[in-house]
Amino acid sequence: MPKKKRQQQLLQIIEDNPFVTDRELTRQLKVSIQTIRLDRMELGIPELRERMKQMAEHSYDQVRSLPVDEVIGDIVDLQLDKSGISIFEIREEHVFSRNGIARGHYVFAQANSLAVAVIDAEIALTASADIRFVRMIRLGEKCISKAYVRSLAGRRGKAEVDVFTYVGEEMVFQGHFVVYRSVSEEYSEGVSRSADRH
Amino acid sequence: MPKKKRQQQLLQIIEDNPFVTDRELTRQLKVSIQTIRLDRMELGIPELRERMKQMAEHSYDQVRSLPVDEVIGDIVDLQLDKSGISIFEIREEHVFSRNGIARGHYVFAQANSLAVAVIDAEIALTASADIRFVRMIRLGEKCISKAYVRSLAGRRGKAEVDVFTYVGEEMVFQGHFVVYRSVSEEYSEGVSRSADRH
DNA sequence: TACATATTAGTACCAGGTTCTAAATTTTGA
DNA sequence: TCAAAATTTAGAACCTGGTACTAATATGTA
Repeated sequence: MPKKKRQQQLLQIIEDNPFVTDRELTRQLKVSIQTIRLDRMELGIPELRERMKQMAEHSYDQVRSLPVDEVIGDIVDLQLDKSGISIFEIREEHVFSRNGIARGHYVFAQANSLAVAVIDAEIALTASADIRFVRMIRLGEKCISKAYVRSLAGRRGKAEVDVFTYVGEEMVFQGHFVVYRSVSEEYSEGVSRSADRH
Repeated sequence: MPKKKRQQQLLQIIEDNPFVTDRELTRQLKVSIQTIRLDRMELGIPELRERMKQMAEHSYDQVRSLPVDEVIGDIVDLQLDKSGISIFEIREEHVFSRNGIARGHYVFAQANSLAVAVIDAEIALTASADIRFVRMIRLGEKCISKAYVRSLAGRRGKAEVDVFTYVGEEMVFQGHFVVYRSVSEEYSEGVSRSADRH
């Protein structure tokens, strides 16, 4: 078997089982352990322990950053009860591996998070939404959402927010959200239960 | 410092930094490395490498189950172009840690996934949706979504699907979805681009 | 004081490597 | 066809972050 092909196989084996030792690789590829190690060197694949360490650190980072993740997208501009802008880049974890197209609920989540953030209230909850996926969004595209508060019914009650999401000049998503604003006391009662807290 | 207190501290240190070595622990706790190791023994804390391995395996399991996760919820019944039922249990990772209430986009995703799955077509894409969060959903609740196909415009074009999500007898979410059904050729053209692939 | 508990020290050993030198084998180019 | 180059294999020394075990030395405490 040529060197290139072996290295491709090695890459594949490690990809679908990163917990494999060099010793196990020698058995699968029928070459010496030194060859395995030279191959790993050339391919820039770290040793088993380093791979596990990186995975552990990665997952630890994710766990740590989860609370931050409660709002999808970075809010870069916010004028309470008026408008807001958030940026969200479509990464690997947001797309279908099959075709690299963004999962709808991430696009929805960015808009939803922004619609709620823009409302100046102790508690804001999405009550309903009317949304449209104008075109599909691909891996790596940077989504810029702009929210505009259209109406406010007093200090409590319904607020209406329109959100438009763009990739460059192109609009890719639009949504009309009805958001309840309330103070904590109302929280366990009728009205504010009809909602989705953010 | 008494032994018990030291062991409590050791537990704490490792909890908020699982990547600490025994050597680093000796510096922080001012005892010999043997004492650290005896303490770890008594507390049942594995060595650094074992801790990292466990974290890596845990996160890998999660990554592995991601493709399955492309459809949110388990589809338990499906009559193509007619109706479908899916079950989705709200777990830790689906709620806001702050208050244990399900994030809206998971609830949306279950309904969306089902609405698309119920359509008998090579490619089905959500074009738009009109949704309502009837009441908030809490950690541990089991969401049962029922989808009904309301109209079908020929073998291609729009289909309308209504989805109702229940927790027990209570309706918690409802949505009206417009889904495009198409074959691959149309995929890169006008109509089918206005959508969100599932 | 004697006994128990806790702590420290030290040695041998392990997995799963890296790093380095060197030999053997295979491939390739002229 | 034959030598140079590339590839593969072998082996020894060393590394980290430990475990396992024995033994000596505090430190209480009854």
